[in-house]
Amino acid sequence: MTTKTPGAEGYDPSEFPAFAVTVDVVILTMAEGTLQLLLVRRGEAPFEGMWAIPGGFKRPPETLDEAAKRELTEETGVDAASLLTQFGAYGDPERDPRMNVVTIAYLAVLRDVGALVAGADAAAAALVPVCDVLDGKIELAFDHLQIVRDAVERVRIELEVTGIATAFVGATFTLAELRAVYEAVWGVELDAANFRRSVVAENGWVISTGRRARPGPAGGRPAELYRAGRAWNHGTPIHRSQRTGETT
Amino acid sequence: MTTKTPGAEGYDPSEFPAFAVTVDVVILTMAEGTLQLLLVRRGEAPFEGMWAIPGGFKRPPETLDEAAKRELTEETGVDAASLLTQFGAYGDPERDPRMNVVTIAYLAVLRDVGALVAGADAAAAALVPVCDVLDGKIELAFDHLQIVRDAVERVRIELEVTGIATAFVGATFTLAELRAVYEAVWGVELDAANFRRSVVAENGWVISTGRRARPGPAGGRPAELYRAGRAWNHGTPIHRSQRTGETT
DNA sequence: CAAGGTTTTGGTCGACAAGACCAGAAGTAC
DNA sequence: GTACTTCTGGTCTTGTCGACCAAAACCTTG
Repeated sequence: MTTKTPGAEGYDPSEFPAFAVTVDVVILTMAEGTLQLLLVRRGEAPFEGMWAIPGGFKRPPETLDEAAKRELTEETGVDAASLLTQFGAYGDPERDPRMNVVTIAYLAVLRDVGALVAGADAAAAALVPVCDVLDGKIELAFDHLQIVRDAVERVRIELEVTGIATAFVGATFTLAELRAVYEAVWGVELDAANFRRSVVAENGWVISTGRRARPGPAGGRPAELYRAGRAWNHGTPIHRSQRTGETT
Repeated sequence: MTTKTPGAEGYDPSEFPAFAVTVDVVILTMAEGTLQLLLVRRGEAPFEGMWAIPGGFKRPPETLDEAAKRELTEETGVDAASLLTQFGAYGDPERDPRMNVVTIAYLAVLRDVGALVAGADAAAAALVPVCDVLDGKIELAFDHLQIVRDAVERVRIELEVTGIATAFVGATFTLAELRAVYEAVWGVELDAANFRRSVVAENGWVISTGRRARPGPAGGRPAELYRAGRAWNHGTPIHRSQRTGETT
């Protein structure tokens, strides 16, 4: 920060180089069984017309977290502070052709973004599968591909150590829905019976509301409805299989 | 980043607010059986005379990682790029009384910093136990206490998922030395026999050099000397006991 | 209504990992 | 030599995790 190396060469702090500081938010949600990402279409140069993740300049009187929260609200109307986690900073000199920009990247996990996106200008915002971005099928502006890559890796870890999984589902949910989150994010298949056992065993993780969900169009036994318990940040009962391939 | 919200109010990107961007490095090492932290004494206002973690301004032509590497080299003479990991950004408006400063924090894990510190100006740099800082016995400038807290939490996680433990010890080491790293960072006691089994079982984690270490002053059977294997980033065979208290 | 399909829920079993504990090996100090 | 320390290897118990099977509850179709 602002410490000066005792014997450093003359780099005068009063003549510090000026940077623009921005905040970018990777907004993830579950839709159609896959992990999806909210993108906006750029309306100005550079990278005009390309897809990008939403973001904007940090303003002097606000903290980084506040800036991220403001951007999220502006973009989606959602006011969800607890779901915002900072996961990286990006400051390559060439990342913005116009000037020196350092960006702080945040991860937001939401549910029901689909409706919000449909309500906004459809040409300017869209929900796309994350795999299409990671595979390069959809190109992003700036270094946003790298930012999205890091965000996905982060959410995989968060899923293992925090209770972020409930952020993907509704206020009440079936265990099948919750399991689908783990399966989509980690790209694995989990045994429904074992999953249930692990989750229910951990006391306070999920709380059974007496009610039952309506079965899907294919029928089947109706599932119990649960809501998130209080212990969602004491670690997860569900863990990635250790011998599952390298994430790289 | 530099995306503008489609319908946002008039915040002109060409008149972006200027920030100073700095890079701070939390340098950790093992000494005297405990986790220690490198601090420097500030020679100028604000917080003149107080302890702080080393850092400095990012320069326009370099990346954040390069800036952190440069600061680390300037401070310790060590050139160890692989051990530098970014773990957070801090941008509270009040964190620096002079101006708007956003800092990117890095974690560096080293061995043998003691000699380097002794060689440098002893009044300007010192190695102190991390617990003294966390307990508030040693006060730090700016929001550096929070940064150190986050760094320690980060190294605890890194220890579990990466092979960062070897960064604390020398090129060759005994399993007792390696075990001491886990014990000091996690604040637990591990059974020597079980630790050995877990580490050796994972193929390629540690490689036995034929040699043996010289026993300590108290005597005892000389330990085998190992060196780090190639598989240090595929995950760790050593894990924190799940039932061990909350880290908070 | 009966039959078949689908989904959830609960049970059992075996493999494996982790920790507690003990005993032997290999050195130093006296 | 004896005492002490430290490392190394063994056994045993416990608990977790995953695979697999069976029953329950609901739908749709004949």
